[in-house]
Amino acid sequence: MFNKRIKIKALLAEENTGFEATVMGWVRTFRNNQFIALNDGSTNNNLQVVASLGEFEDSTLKRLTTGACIKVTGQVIASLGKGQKVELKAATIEILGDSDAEKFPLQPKKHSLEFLREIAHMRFRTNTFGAIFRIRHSLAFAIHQFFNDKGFVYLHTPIITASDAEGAGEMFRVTTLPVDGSAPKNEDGSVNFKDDFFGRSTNLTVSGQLEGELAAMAFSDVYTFGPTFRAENSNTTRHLAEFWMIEPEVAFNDLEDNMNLAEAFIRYVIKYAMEQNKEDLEFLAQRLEEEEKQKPQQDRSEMGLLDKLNFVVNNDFERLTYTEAIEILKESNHNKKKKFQYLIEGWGVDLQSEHERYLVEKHFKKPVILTNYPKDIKSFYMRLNEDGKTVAAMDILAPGIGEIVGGSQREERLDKLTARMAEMHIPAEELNWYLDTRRFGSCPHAGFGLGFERLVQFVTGMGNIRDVIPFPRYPKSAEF
RNA sequence: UCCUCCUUAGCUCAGUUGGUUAGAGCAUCUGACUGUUAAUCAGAGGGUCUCCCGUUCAAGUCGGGAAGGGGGAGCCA
Repeated sequence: MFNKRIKIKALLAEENTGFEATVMGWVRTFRNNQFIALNDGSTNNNLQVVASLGEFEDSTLKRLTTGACIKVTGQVIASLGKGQKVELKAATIEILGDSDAEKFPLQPKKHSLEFLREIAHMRFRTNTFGAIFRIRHSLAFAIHQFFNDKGFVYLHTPIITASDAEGAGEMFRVTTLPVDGSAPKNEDGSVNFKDDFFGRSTNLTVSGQLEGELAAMAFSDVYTFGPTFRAENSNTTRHLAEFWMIEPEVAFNDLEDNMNLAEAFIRYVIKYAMEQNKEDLEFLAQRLEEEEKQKPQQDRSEMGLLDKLNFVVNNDFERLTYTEAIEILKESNHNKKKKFQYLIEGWGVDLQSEHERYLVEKHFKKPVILTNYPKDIKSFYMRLNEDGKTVAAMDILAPGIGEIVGGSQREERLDKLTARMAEMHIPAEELNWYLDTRRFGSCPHAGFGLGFERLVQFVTGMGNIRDVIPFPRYPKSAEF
C-alpha cells in the first residue's frame, strides 16, 4: 500500500506474531472498556485491538465510540482470549475522527434493511453491506477479466444519446433549456430544440446495444459495461431508474453461440466471486438462512445461497423454446387446477412472471434459457426465423430474480429489418447510421444485455435490488 | 401506474371490547465490574402514537383523506 498502515485483512492473514503494526479503521464495538473491534472495510472480520487497563487516559477511552475512526500502533500478539487468533496490543491510540454515540445511527445490533436504506450513506459500515459491495466489486472485475481474456474490446457507448427509436423504455431528457416555460417554441407550440445544447432533443441512454453493433462490425467481439437509465415508473424489487448493464455484441455468432457465451459468462463471474469472496458469501448465506427461518415452511427456499451458486456453476442451464414452454405450462397441473392468475390457453401471449417462476422454480429448478419467442412480443432488431412468426430471441431466467439476461441474434438482412421497422412504426431515417451496418458488409451477429444489479442480487441472495447498488435511484428517490 | 399490507422511543416491536400517567428488548447516559466476543449487572433519561379531517363525553385504538415505507403485478435488465 501507499502508507505505513497494514490492512486488517492482511494482518489477520499473517502467520507470525511479535511485530509492530499500525492499523486504521472504524470502531464497531468497544467492549469492557478494553477491547476494540476495529474494521477497515478490507474484510468483514474485525481486528481485536486491546487497550490494556490503566494504560490509556479516560478521556481517550471515552471517545472510542461506535463509528469513531482511529489509528492504532502496537504489537501483534497471539490472542489471549478465544474467538480470534491474533490481536493488536495497543501502544498508542489516536482518534482521527470522533463519532457522537448519541447521534450515530448505527448501533452494535441488527438493523432492518429498510432502515439502512434510509441511511444509505452510512450503510457501507455494516457487515451486510460491506459484504455486498465487496462482492459487487469482484463481479465487476471478473466481467472485464472474462471478456478481456477472450479478446473482446471494451466499448464505451454514449450516455447521452439522440436516438429514441429503440423503444427499450421511457427516457430521461437531457437539456440545458430553461424549465420555466420560456424555452423557444415551434409554431405548433412544441419545444424547439434547435437552440438546445446539442441542437436537438437528447436523452440518457436506455441501452448501448445499437452502438455496440456498430463496433462489432469492426472488432468482431465487443462489450459495453456502463450505466443505463429508464424513466419507467417501476416500483419493484428488481427495477432501478439508473442501473448498470453489460452488453456483449459478437459478429458471426448465432443464437446458440450467444447462449453459450451468456452461460459461460455467468458461470465464470459467479465462480470468481465464490473464490474471491468466500467469507463474504458465507456471511450472507448465514444471514439469509436466519431470514428463511422466519418464513413459513412453504415459502422457504430449498437450497442455501452457497448450494444455489454451486449448482449454477456446475450444471447446464435448461434450454427450451417459447413454444415448448407454453406446452409445459399448458399441461401443468398448476394450469389445469387454475392456480395461475393468468391461465395459459394458447400460443402467442407473453409469459407472466408467475409462469416464468413456475418454469424456473417448480418445473426445472434451475436457470432456464427460453428461445424463439413470437415476433410480435419482441423488438424490431431480432432476427426473423424461417417459420416467419418467431424471432431468434433468448431470455435467461434465474430463480428468485426472473429475467436476468435478454438477448438475440440480430436481423442482419436489410430488407427484413426495414420491413419489420415499418411494421412497428419505427422511423428508419432516424436510424440511418444503424442501418448502414446492414448496407455495408452486414454479417450475422448476436448479443445480449445482462442487468448487473440483478446479477449481484442473484449472487448475494439479496431480495431487493435497491440493496445491491450503493445509491439507488428509483421513482421519488434520488437521495445522496 | 394498479392491488395489498404497514407507520407507536434512536432501532426492533407489544399495546385487550375506544376509558386515568402509552410499555418491553436493544441502543444512549451514569455507576459497578474487568480477557471481553452484539460483555455483564444496577439505575436514569428518552414519545405531538406519521400528518390532516371526522365520529364520540372520551381516539394510539373507529371512519375518510394525504405522505412515507414493505410485498406483489405491469414495463423490463
